[in-house]
Amino acid sequence: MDVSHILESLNDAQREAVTAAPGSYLILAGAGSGKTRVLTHRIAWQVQTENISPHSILAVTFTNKAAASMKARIESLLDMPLRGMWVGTFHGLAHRLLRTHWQDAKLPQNFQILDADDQLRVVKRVLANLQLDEKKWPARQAVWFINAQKDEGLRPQHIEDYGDLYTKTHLDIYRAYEEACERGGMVDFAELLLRAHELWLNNPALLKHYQRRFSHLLVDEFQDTNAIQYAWLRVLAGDQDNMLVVGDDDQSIYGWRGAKIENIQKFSTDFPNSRTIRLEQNYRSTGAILKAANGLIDGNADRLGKELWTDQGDGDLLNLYSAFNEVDEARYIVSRVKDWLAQGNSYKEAAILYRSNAQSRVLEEAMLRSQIPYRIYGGQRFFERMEIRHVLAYLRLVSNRDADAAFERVVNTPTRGIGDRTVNEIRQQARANNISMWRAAKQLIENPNSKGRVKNAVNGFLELIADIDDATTDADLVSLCEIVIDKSGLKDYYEKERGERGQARLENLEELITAARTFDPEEDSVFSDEADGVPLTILDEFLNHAALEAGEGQGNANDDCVQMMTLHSAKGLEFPLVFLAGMEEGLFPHGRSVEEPGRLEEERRLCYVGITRAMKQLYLTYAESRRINGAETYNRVSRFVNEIPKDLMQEVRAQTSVTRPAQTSFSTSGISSRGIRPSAMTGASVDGTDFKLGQQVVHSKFGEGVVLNYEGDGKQARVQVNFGSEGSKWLMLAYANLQAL
DNA sequence: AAGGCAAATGTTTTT
DNA sequence: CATTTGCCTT
Repeated sequence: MDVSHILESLNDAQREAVTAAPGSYLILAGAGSGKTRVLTHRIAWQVQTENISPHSILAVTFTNKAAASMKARIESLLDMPLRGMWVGTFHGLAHRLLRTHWQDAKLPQNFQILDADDQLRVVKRVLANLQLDEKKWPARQAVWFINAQKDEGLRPQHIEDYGDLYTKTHLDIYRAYEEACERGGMVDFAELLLRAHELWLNNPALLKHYQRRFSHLLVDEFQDTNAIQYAWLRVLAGDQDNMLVVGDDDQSIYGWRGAKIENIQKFSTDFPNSRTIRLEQNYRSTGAILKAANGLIDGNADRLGKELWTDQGDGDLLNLYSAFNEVDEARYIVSRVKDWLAQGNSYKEAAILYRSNAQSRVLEEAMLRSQIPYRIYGGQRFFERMEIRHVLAYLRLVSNRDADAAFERVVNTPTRGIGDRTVNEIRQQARANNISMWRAAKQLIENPNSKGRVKNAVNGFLELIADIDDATTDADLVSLCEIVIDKSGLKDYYEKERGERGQARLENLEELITAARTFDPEEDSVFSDEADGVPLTILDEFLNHAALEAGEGQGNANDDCVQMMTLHSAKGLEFPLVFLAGMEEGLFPHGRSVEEPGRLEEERRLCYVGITRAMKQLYLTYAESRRINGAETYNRVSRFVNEIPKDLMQEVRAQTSVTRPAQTSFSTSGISSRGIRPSAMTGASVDGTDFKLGQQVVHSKFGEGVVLNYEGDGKQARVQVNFGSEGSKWLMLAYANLQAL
């Protein structure tokens, strides 16, 4: 068989990694160095030339998207469908294991997955049961505690409270939460991983089986693994020395949610026979962009070490724009996007990246005003929308009457006269008798003592669910969804909610039917092989799918629009033209991250990720004054800007500005520092204000200073003031609230 | 049960 | 500022 196409177009390091003999490897893959290529080509190589059975390969990724694209790429390389190969996310694979070995995992066969929102609800209920004041013990904090413990592989019995009330209380919550999950057959995301890990440890024979089977382990984005994920992998690998991990310590940006950069740092010690291969040639960015990235990341300690290079030449310099405020920043970005388009490029090649979502609004307004098509990534996912969750809860109840979380969600949605009081009563009944709320509700209507009205309402609900179930006995998934949406009354309910909101919800309900129509259980199926147990109904598979795969944000990904997203969500993407907006101290690095060195380094890596998204042109922008949460703030330029070698960057000015009067003659192009006005101008007054050049002023934050220069007039007027120790700053008069001395 | 109002809160996000 | 939450009223 001709396998040359697998090695073609690989560079030396990539080829080395692809063809390396079986064993353990750490592939340190810099941004844009072809890491996914290496993974997919290696798998194809092993299958085609080394006669490795796809059956013996397990490849893990972090997101569903990455898993899907890896699958697709391998299939196209091998030119055949993947059979028997396990390619998926940590959670997806863990789920598969637990479904297959539910008995060994001590789970009910029909266990259900709790997503983040479900989990929060359960914890809230637990808090109420424990009679803890949610003011003192916020549910979110408790969720965070529980997940953090599970991510570390810790059960309540492993944790010592040392008499600390915080730990002690959260331990109580953790225990009660575990019981609640146990009772309801519910498994949260972290639990999937922890259970799968314990499944290994408690079932040596089973572990042995999988160890024998998976002689080739591959892990993507290794720097993002948390403690339990790495532990799971290590147990599976055993002493086989068969794990190839790909990652980049410089792109570890999820430490705040449990990812352990230490995993990649320790890998070589944990696998002493492993070899490290560095992929440093970059095929994405210009030399200038790479040098900037290298220069910046050099400021971090304890790096494994890596220096990106390209043979493509330096390209354009990076651009730095200092805006008066966030509006000016947005306006500037718009002007550059327009230029970009005028040069014959497309919108979708441009991306605006920012540290926090709140920044997107001003940018969005500017795009809107200029009629530039844009798409903002992030925000609510499809399966997380309220109306969708409601429908799913009905579906869940149809599938399993004892699903209490679903019961609570829709028992009175749309409202049908079952108020808090009644629900409380049902809940208490359920707990007292250790039965599900469904059964408690049944008991309640059978109880001659309960009030007629309540009885009627509750009975109505129970019958509704039973009716839906009857009506859908032989129905397929699509009609099942349609019937639920219709019969539940949700459709009418949202039809009555006029305005855009209700309209959007109705559209989402339609979208759900489409999702059901296109749902392919084969893709998700837990039982493609290793069948061991009764296959799930398509409805249950669909519900699991909804929990594990939250759904793409919006569907119009193919349209030609400017891409706007946070730096975090930009990881893994690339764009010819990139703007990093809001390069200010306090914003980026974020104010909450600057005290701890470790967190600051993560911010720096985030900046590194941002820079390395750019292929051709990179603009860094910052605003000297910015409205944050309603209050005007004056931030200095981000330290990260200063950590980029000066010779790679030019300071730029807007070329034209329609909104500013022509007499504010500032330099019209290219490199320019802020020109100081000719001395003959000294003493001239700033148009339409009381300030003069050379005048002494006081600023609430920076103290006393002298007006050096000005631009614009009226509302747009801004002045340069030298504050001595604070340095000189450009301030918008309209915002700065300067006092003349 | 819905609507109104004050208070709190405000990084990053996948599964 | 502006959104969300909870609490209160009707």
